[in-house]
Amino acid sequence: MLSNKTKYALKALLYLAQQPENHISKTVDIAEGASIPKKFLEQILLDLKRGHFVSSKQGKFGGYYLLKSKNEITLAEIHRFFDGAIALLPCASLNFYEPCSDCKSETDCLLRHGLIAIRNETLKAMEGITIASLEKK
Amino acid sequence: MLSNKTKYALKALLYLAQQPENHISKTVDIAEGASIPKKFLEQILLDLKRGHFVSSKQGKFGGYYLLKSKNEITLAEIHRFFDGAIALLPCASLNFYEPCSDCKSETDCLLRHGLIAIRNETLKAMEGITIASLEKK
DNA sequence: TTTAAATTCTACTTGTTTTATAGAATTAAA
DNA sequence: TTTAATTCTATAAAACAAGTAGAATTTAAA
Repeated sequence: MLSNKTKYALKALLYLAQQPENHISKTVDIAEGASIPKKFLEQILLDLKRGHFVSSKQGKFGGYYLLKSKNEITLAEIHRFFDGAIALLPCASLNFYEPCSDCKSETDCLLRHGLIAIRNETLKAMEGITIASLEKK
Repeated sequence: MLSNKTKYALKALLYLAQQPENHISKTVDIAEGASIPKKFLEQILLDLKRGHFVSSKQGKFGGYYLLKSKNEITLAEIHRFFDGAIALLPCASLNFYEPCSDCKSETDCLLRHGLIAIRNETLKAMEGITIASLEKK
């Protein structure tokens, strides 16, 4: 399951994607437009900025705007950025690999192979979904 | 990601599946054989019993054994039983549906359609994996 | 230079979930 | 009656999620 943080991030990115070209959105407008608690959204936008998904202009008449193209921001990326691994266990993860502490032998692990298969399927699906593709539906 | 509880449940089921026909396994043997903390495993086995995945014999020489066929226990089922929804948000879930409290209109929600697509793919993959299929690899 | 309005930063709080552990009660075989 | 197993109920510690608070900084414009 997605955390609220990830859900809000996606909603905020969708909101930004739907603004006119070169428009700068104030946090309060995103919060109201996408129904996100404002102070929580502040943190999320800062995270998205550190992740180079959005950029901001400070001071009066400042706000946020998309930095990456909405065609290039995938659900897989946002999930990994906020919620971490897409795989069901760290030992089956590409980007967040960690061995299980209770695993006697990873190569003999009966669970891991199945989980890798699932990760492959889920990842393929999640990489196919972008902010732009969500917008068109 | 799977909780430890779900991971341990799967390991315990795999352990039981690999025992000879009609064999009864003591909790302590499952715990040692599958590297699961014994007291935690007790709870998990009770849960699995309540879910009719395993059954038990009480008293001396008692223990646990598979109730459902290992061909019929899927990863999807175990995930739902312990960790709940397979979908990324409750609004995209079949078995754990709930509307989002912050959603203005579910039919207009841009996020939901994409998440349903992902749930469908993940679910298909998870229903294809059984305890028996894990064993053979 | 001052003011207004925005982002940014740091810390804190609160509640929930996870991951167990402890110990007594119950059950059944020998 | 003893032994060895499951079963039940309660508790606890740690991590994580989901925000909240408030001050500092930045920028535009009057």
